[in-house]
Amino acid sequence: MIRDAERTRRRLLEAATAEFAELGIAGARVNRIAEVAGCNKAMLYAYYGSKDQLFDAVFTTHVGDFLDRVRFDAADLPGYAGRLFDYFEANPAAQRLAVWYRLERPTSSRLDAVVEVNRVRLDELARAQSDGLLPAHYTPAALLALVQSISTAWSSMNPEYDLVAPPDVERRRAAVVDAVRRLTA
Amino acid sequence: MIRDAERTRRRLLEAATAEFAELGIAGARVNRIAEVAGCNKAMLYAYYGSKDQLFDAVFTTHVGDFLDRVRFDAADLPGYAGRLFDYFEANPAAQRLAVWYRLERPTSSRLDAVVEVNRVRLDELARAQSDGLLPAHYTPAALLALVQSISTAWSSMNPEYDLVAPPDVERRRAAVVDAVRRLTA
DNA sequence: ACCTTCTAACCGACTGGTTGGTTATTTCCA
DNA sequence: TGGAAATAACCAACCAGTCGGTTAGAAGGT
Repeated sequence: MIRDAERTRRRLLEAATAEFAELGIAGARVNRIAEVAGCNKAMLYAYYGSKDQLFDAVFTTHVGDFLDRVRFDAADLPGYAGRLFDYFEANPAAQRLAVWYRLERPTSSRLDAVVEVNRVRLDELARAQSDGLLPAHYTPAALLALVQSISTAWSSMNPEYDLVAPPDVERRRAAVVDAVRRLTA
Repeated sequence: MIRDAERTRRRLLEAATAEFAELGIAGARVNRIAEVAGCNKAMLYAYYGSKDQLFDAVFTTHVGDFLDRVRFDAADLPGYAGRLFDYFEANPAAQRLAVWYRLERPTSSRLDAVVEVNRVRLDELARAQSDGLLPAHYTPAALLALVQSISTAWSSMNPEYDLVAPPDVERRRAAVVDAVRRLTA
């Protein structure tokens, strides 16, 4: 096997993504991550420092990927909701990572990038409202929370839900887009 | 200290609720639970069998409490959304437990009580629709998911959100109720 | 083309401490 | 006095993290 530091780094990150998405920080096992990545555990510590820092590397990578791929448009919130729905439908691991992050890293220093994105989006929503592109019966903060939660409505349902209401992705997507359209009509 | 099996059981359940709500199943420590409950770890195993079974006891207890306290009304979904919002605002631990359950117990046997409640509510929504008490542009399954996610919109936001949009409980509650009203108008 | 030197990449084996879970024994009340 | 309640002490397995040492392969001189 030829030596390739970048490849080893990447394989560790991929293995860690799968492990953390499935089991969270407390449930993840560094031995398993190294084993799946096909390298020694010591490399994990050489490249990422600690289990927690490895999680942070995984998470910030996925935040970046999310911001690159899902365009925000304050003037077309139903469209944004649809893209959000599609992204999490295609990347269930990304959503699980976000939830683990919320549950298991409450006191950690917040990600400046996320704070900044929130701020920019609230500004865009306020501008769209004053430009008349968006009704003003909700505050920008409320709009952001509502759109985000509606877009992820089904993936945050209890696991028993699917037994009673079998999944129908297209119908769900339509309901999400339509709900946001009604709220911004 | 007088001996009281029921009291010990209860204190263990209370300590376990706090521990599991904060740290999840994998992060919880049985030693700490026993210590906080003020009793020996062996009592935990005598009464609840294992760490996982203790979590199940905690969770089913909270599901029962939730169903007792938050009345469902298919003909008044905005009212239900308000009560849901209030409940989780007053019991943040309950919501965290529900999220841990979803993340950490994916393959476990589903709770029959929850499956049954889902079924009953979908039936009630369908009946309210055919009785003309509720518009029919969303399926009962969509309504359930939308109302549930809107009611918990703020508590499922990323932790960075509050830095940019400082909490205002009354305003948030009003937005939740209003959003559900708009969707069911 | 060949040998030497140097370094980053890599690994097996280990450690101190912690984990969920058990058992032998004692304490207390009906 | 018998049985339930409670405990201290214990255990094997596992955990995150470390360390001394090995090796592939690039660099550089001749």
